[in-house]
Amino acid sequence: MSLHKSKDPYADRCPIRDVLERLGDRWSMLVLFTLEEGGTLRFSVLKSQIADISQRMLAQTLRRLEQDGLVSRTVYATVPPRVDYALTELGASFLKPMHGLLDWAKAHHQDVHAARRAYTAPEAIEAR
Amino acid sequence: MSLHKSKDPYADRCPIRDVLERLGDRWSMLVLFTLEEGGTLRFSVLKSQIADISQRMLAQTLRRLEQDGLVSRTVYATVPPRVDYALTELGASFLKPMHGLLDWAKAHHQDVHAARRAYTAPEAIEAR
DNA sequence: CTGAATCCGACGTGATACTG
DNA sequence: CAGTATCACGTCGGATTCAG
Repeated sequence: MSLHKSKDPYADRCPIRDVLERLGDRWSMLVLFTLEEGGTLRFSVLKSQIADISQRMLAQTLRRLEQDGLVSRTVYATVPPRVDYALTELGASFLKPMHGLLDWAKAHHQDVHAARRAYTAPEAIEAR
Repeated sequence: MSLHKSKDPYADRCPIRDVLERLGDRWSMLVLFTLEEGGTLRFSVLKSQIADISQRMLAQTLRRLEQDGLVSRTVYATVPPRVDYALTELGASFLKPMHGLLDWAKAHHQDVHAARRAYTAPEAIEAR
C-alpha cells in the first residue's frame, strides 16, 4: 500500500493508519509470516527464504518492524557477524487478526479475480 | 503499502497479496469504512465525508474497488447525473476480518508509538 | 555475513483545468 | 454532479557498490 506518510486528519477515525501505513509495503507481511513460520532466523536465512527480496529491502523492512516493536534484533559480536531476528509478543499478537484477513483472501481471491475479469470499464460501455 | 503490482512468485504462498495489494493504498480502506457506516452513498457525499480526498483519487479508488467486486456502482440517467456507491456482499465480508485488524490497531497503536519513540538506530549506538 | 550509500526508474498522489 | 486529462512531485523499490 502506499499508505504513505501523512498528516492524516483521520488518525482518530482511522487509528489503523498509524500502524498499517508501515505494514502496507511490499515486504513487511512476508517477513512477518516468514518469522512466524520459522521462529528465530538469521538475516541470510530470511533472505534465502523470501528469495526475491533484495538485501536493501530486507534490511529496511526489518529496521521498520524493529522500530515498531514487532520484531526483535539480536546481534552477536562474532566474526563473521550474526544477527537473529524474531517476532516479539507484539508482533505475534498482530499476526492473529492478520490471519483473519489471510483466510478471507484465501477464501475469496477467486471471487475477486472473477470480478476483475468480468469488469468492463464504464467508458468502454458507451465507447462503442 | 506500496504493495505495488508484481509478478509475485509468492502468490501461492501469500495469496493475500493478490487482494491486499489493491486495498493497501492511501484511500481504499477509508472508502470502505465510510460506505460501511453510511450505506449507499453518492459520489459527492463520499467526497465530503472523507473530506481531504481529491476527486481524482476518490474516482480512481472507487473504480478499483468496483473492479474487485467490493463496491457496487449505480448510475441514474438524470440531470444532473447521480451515482450511488455501496458495499457488495463481498465487500462487507471483507470488512469483518478487517475489523480484527482495526481492533488490534486501536489496542496496540500506543505500544507501537512507544516502541518508535524508544527506538535508537543501530548505528547511533556506537556512533558516539 | 550483515549491512549502508548511491543512482535511477516506476508508480502513487495531489493540484489544476476541462467535460457531459 | 460526476467524472477525466494533464502535469509535477515524492516515495518506493531494484541494482550496484562499498564497508565493518
